[in-house]
Amino acid sequence: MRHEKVDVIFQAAVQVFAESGFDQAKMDDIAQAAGVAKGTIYYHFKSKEELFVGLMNEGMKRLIDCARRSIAVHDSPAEQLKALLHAHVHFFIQNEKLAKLVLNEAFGTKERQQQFRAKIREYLNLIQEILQKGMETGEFQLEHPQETASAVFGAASVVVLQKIYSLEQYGTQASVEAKIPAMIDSLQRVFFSGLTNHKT
Amino acid sequence: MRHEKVDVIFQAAVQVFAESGFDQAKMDDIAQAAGVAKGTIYYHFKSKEELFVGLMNEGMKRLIDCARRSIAVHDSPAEQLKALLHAHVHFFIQNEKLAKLVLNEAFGTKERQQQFRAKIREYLNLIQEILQKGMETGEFQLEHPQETASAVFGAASVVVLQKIYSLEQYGTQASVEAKIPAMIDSLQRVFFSGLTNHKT
Amino acid sequence: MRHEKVDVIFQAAVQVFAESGFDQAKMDDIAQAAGVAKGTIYYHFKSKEELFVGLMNEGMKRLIDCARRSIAVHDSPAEQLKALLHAHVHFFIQNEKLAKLVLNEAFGTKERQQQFRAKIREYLNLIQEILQKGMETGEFQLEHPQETASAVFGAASVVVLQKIYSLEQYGTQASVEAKIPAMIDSLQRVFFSGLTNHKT
Amino acid sequence: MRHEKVDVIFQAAVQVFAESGFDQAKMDDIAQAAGVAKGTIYYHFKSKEELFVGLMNEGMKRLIDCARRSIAVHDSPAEQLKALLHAHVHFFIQNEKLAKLVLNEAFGTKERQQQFRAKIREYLNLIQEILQKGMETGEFQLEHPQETASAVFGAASVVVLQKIYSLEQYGTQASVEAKIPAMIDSLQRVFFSGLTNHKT
DNA sequence: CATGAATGAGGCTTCATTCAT
DNA sequence: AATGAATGAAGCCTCATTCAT
Repeated sequence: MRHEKVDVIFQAAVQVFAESGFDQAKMDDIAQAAGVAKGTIYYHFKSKEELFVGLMNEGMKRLIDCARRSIAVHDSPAEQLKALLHAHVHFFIQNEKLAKLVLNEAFGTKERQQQFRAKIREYLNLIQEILQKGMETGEFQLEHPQETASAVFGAASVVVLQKIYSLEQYGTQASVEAKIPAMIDSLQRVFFSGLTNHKT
Repeated sequence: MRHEKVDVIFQAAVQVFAESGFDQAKMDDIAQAAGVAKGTIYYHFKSKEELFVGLMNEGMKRLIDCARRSIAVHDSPAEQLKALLHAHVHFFIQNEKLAKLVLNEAFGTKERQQQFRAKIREYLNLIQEILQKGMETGEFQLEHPQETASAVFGAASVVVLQKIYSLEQYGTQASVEAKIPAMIDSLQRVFFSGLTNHKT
Repeated sequence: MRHEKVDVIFQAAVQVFAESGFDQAKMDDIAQAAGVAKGTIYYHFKSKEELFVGLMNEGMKRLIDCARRSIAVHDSPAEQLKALLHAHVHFFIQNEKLAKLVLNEAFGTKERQQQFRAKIREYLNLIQEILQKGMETGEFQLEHPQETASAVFGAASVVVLQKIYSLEQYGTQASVEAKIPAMIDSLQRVFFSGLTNHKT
Repeated sequence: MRHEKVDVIFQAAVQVFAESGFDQAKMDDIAQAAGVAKGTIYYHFKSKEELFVGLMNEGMKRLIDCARRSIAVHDSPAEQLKALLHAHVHFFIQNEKLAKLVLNEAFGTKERQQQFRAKIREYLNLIQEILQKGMETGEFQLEHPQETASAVFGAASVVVLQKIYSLEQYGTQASVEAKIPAMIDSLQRVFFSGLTNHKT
């Protein structure tokens, strides 16, 4: 079992990194949030960078595991994609801080950001595999699985984040949870039926 | 010319901000890239923050104008959405630096980031209007135009950015331009037909 | 006749120097207050330092002239000291900004401050001469004219300044002018009768 | 010892602030004078301003305590005023740096300077109380205790400071200490007997 | 004479990291 | 294992001064 303090620090670090971004996040704040001395962080992590990378690896691993589990219980690619969208939305909402990190800290040129994107690519591959299997079985009609996987990931992520920030801004007490059905519905409609009216 | 230096600084700032992110970007680097003294930047902009905000306002304004123009030449919402996706992809590729800023610097809690999102919301509203008009004309089948607008924006943005970083990483000389058709095609397929095979 | 702009700049500079102190005073502020461009100041004065020195010379010259004039109309040293106290209080109130400069900017180790004190010493000498003449005529009873001159200057200056700042702080509309009699009376009583009750 | 460094920094700061004034004083110089790294100062004090305020609070507290002690051993207001003048001169000479700060940095409009004057007012109140008690007992003849308190403070402070700078300027090795009797005598004569010859 | 855009040296402050306890 | 005082490199910003117009 990992050392108890490591977890405490992890918890605190996600909070602080998500609130302030990597650069603005201060080791002091993380230490205070974790209730440990600053030195203690350096006893367990070589540097701020390493702490961040550890954090993000852990988080992305959990996202990918979560996605895998939700996929595993279905056979058809269509059902799997549906389940993945469902899982993605729920995970991003239950792990709001991590979700913010994904959009905030994954698209730069720094080493840690490239590592972040490497993890994201793992996740994208997962999506891509579903799409490709669907192409093979004839369930899906598409020609560019890689680009489409990005579209799925981008759409699902931005829908949730945009909603979170939207509610935060208006200071409404309305919980994001109440909006889950609308978000999932929108995403599933888009990716399954498209927007145009096929009945005509 | 009155604002000769201001433009030079703007150009340099986009480069540096996009390469390093707001926090890592050094005013020294921007000055050097612009070929002016550091003080000159402060003669024209009150602070790093203001320079950034001016930059992103200008950039988002251009994106929104570009989108508006591409929409204006079409009547049906379906054609307009198609044109918007097309314009978005082209704009993000031609303004790669700004595109990176959107995903890097727009989703935090800082004041400047909220201003950034306010501008993005303007753009989202543009998309949402198209969707709503389509709902009224019966061309579009959807229930949550706001969420769906986020999905459109997220999908289109991430598809392009992911492609850009992907090519950068492998150091291939393959130009992003060559991938434009695949990206646009993927997006249009998703949002128009959806992924599932309706022929069945 | 001196150039018109020089006076305008002088006026503005006293204000700004008095409000902010030499170091915090910005040439920009002086220029704006004077309604001229910054370059114009440098056309007339070699540097901030020189502007300050010119200013203070001019101001101290006026104080000394004012004191001399008030002394000239009296013959006895006692009457002269009385007149000088009177003149000092009035001058400090009518030239509040200069008065502030005296206490703010005259007691440091910088070159300009030593020049300032040299001017003040001129003024102190004037006081000292009165005291010495009084010693000779037997009107005054004192042994250390130099130290006593400092006491006169210090008492008179601080009484006025302390009053000015006192009224400023409480934001009262009460004019300093209304307090002139009390201030002059206090000073004259101290230096003429002392505080102890001689009637006993 | 817990606050070892804080004291060292305090000592160094008084020196540097007194020599250069608040604005010209460089944190680098204070750090060097204290023999600590610049960061160490900021570990203990939030800013240059706070360091200064802490310093002057401490200094004025010591001056006021010193005055109180010298007063406490006497009963009659006259004896008390005499003792206070004596104590003031000695304190200003033994704490020359602080004395310079009083005249250099207490009479501006900045927040820190107003705090400084608030402390000075505490001291002035002490003087004023003596004067008022003397008025009640009939020992003192005066009508404006507040203005007179300013006169006492101003006279005593300027007498000492003027002497210090005077000796510094002529580079004489003559110690200020040798002039103490002359200064105290002048002040006591002024405030007790006044300057005019009452024998006539 | 007057202007004001441009400069760049210099200062305050921050904060990741270290290390003696 | 844990602490937190100390460090110093690095960055943002200010502003007196210059100079081409």
